[in-house]
Amino acid sequence: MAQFTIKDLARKLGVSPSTVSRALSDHPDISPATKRRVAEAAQKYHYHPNQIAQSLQKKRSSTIGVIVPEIRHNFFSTVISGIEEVAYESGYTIMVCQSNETLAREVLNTQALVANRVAGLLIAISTETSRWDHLENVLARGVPLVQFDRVAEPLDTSKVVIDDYRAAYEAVVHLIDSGYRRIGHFSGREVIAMDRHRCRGYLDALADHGLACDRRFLIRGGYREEDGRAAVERLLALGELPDAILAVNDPVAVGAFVRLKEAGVRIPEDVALVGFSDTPAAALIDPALTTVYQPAFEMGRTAASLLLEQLTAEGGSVEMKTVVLPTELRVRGSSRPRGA
Amino acid sequence: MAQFTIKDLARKLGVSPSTVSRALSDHPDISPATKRRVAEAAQKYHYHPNQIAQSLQKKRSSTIGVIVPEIRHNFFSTVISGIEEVAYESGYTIMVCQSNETLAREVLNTQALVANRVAGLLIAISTETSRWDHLENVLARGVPLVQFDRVAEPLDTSKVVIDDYRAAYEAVVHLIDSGYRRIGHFSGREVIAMDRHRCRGYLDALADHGLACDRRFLIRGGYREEDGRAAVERLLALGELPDAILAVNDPVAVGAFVRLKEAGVRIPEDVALVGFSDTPAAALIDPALTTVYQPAFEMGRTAASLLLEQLTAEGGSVEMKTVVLPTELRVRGSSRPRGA
DNA sequence: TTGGATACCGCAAACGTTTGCGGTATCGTT
DNA sequence: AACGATACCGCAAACGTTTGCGGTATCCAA
Repeated sequence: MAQFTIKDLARKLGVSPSTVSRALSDHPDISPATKRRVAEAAQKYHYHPNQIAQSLQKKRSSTIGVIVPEIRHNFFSTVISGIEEVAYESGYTIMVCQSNETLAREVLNTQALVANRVAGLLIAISTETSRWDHLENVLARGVPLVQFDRVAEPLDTSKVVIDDYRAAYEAVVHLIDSGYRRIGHFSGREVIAMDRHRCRGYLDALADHGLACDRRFLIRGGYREEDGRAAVERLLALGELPDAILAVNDPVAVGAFVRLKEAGVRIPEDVALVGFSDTPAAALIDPALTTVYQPAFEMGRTAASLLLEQLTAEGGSVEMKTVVLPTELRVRGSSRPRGA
Repeated sequence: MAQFTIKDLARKLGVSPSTVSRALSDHPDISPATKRRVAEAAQKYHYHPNQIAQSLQKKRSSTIGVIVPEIRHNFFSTVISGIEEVAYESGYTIMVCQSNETLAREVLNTQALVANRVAGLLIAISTETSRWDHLENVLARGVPLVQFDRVAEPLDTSKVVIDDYRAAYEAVVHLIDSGYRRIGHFSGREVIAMDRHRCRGYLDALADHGLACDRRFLIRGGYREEDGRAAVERLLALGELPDAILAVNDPVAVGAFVRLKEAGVRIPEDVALVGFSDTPAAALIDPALTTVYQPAFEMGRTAASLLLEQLTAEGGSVEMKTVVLPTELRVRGSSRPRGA
C-alpha cells in the first residue's frame, strides 16, 4: 500500500536521495561503484520511480493523449494500435478519449488531457469540429499536437493524411474504365477537409472524362452504415439509380450494399460500389467490396513518430511536416467491369 | 507555456492558495461569497488544476489503466469504448496498453501503469498468461483490479465474463437440433479458462445428446483468422470433414469460412459454422454467420463500473463480485437446418 | 607543504496541489 | 462588558522527484 520511495532506497544504501536519483539516470557525477550498488538495490527492492512525481518536477509527463471520434470504429482502433506500438517502444503510454463525433466532448477531452499534462496530443477531429480554438489553446500552452486523418487544415501542426483527392479520383477513373458512366457519390460532411477533397476528386474525375455529375446522385450524410442505408433510401425514393457509387468509407458502402441487396438490386450488375478503408468486412461480403485501402496502422505509427520527434527536438523547434501516406485501390467484385 | 497555477489565481484574488483550493472543492469553511469570486476568476483566467500535482498529493490519479491483448480486435476495441464511456462520465481518463498476447509485454504494461499510479486496473489477460504474480503484485500495492473476458480465475478480483460453458452448450444444442451430428470444435488455448469452459460446454452438449466427440475434429489453435484457416487445413489433410464446426470466436470462424469456400465446401450444406462474438463481418458474409453475441460494450461498461465502485468505496472494502453477462445465440444462414 | 584540479556526493529548493492546525474577526449570550 | 461560539481564512508541511550549488576528500604537481 505504502510506496517504496527513493528516500527509502537511499536510506537502505546510506546515501542521499539525490545520489540515488542521479545514479539511476546515469549522471557523470556518480561513481560507477555507487551506480552499480544503486541499480542492484533498486532491483532488489522493486523500486520503480513514481512517474507522477517525476512529471510534476519535469513539468511534463511521459504519456501522450489521443482523441478519436469513436474507438470502436475499425479504422480508428487500428490507428490507435499503431500509436500505442511506437509509444510503447519509446517508453510512453497513451491516454485515449473519444469525442463521439461531438465538438463539446472533444473540447472536454482536450481539457482533460491538458490537465493531465500529456506530453503531446494526437487527434482526429470530429465531424462537428468547425472551430479549433480548443486546439489553438493546446498549441498556445506549448503542447505539441499532430493531426491525422481528419485534420483542421488551417491549423499549423504536423499532419498525417492520405491523398484523398487523388484516391477518390483514381477510384472514379477505375469505375469509368470499367464501363460505368452514371456515377454517384455518398459523401460525408462538407466541413471536413477529407470530404471536400474526396468529393472534388470525384467531380474532377468525371469532368476530366467528359462525364456530367448528376447532382441527385451526390448525397451528403455521415460516416456510418445507417448513413449508407439512408442514402440508398433516397435513391430508391427517387426511382432512379446510378450505375455506380463511390462511398465515402466502407461502413457507408456496406450500409448501401445491404440496403441495395434488400431492394433486389444486383451488385455490380445494376450498380457497382466502391468504398474507402478496406475494413475487414470489405473482403468478406459477396461480391467483395472494391475499396481504397488506407494504411491505418501505419498512419498511427507515423503520427506518433512525428509527435515524438517534436518532443525530443524540444527547443530546436522543428518545422511542421505533413506526410501523406500512399493508398491502394483494391479492386474486387463489387466493381467488376460492365459486361464481363 | 508557463502554467497558470493556483498561486497565480490566489494572488489575483488577494487570498491564499489554500482558500482557492478549498473554494474550488466546495469546502464548508469558505464563505459563499468567496466561493463565487473564486469560481468566476477561475473561469475568467481559464484555470484548470494540475492533475499531476493533485495526484501526487492525493497519492492517486484519476486515470484508470486498461490492458488488452490487441486494441485492433473488434471485440476489445468495443470493450474499450464502453470503458471510456463510463470513465468519462465519472471524470476519469483511461490509459490503454496492449500486450500483443505476450506475457512479457503484459507485465511491462502493468508496471508502466502502476508507475503512473493509475487508480485502478482493468485487464483481459493474454493467451500466454499462466502465472499472475504481476497481477498479485498490483493487488498487493492496493490497486483495485477487475478482470474481464479472459480472466485468471484463481485471482480474487471482481470479474465480468459471459457464461462460456452455457453459451457453447446451447450453440451445440442448436446445431444438433438443426440436424447436425458430427460436430467439431476449433478451440483456443487450454490454459485460458474461457476456452476450457467453451470446450466443456461443447463436449457436454454432445454427451448429453448421446453423441460421441470425434477427437480429430477438436482442434486447438489461436484466436485469429489464420488459426481458423489452419484448422481447416488440418481437416482437409485429414480427408474427412465434420458436419458442423463451433469456432472459438468469429475471426476463427471467418478464417474457416473463407478457407472452406476456397476448397469448394458448401456452407452450410456440407459443413455448418457457428462463431462467437458477432463481429460486424458476421452478418455480412454469405451465408451470414450464426454466432453467439457477446455484449462487448456492456462488458466494458460494467467492468469499469465495478472498478469505480471499489474506488469510491475505498476503506469499506467491498466484496469481489463476478458478474456474468447474458449472451444471445444469433441464428443465421451458416447453420440452416439440415435439409431445409 | 601548499595549491588547485578532480571526483563524488549532500542540502535544500522547487514542481502545484491539499489539508491539519491555528488564528482573527464577528456575533450572540449572560 | 466579558466570554465562548462560530465563521472564515492563512501558514506551512507534505506528496516523491530532480537539480543547482556548494562541500569534502583525494590526488597530482610544484
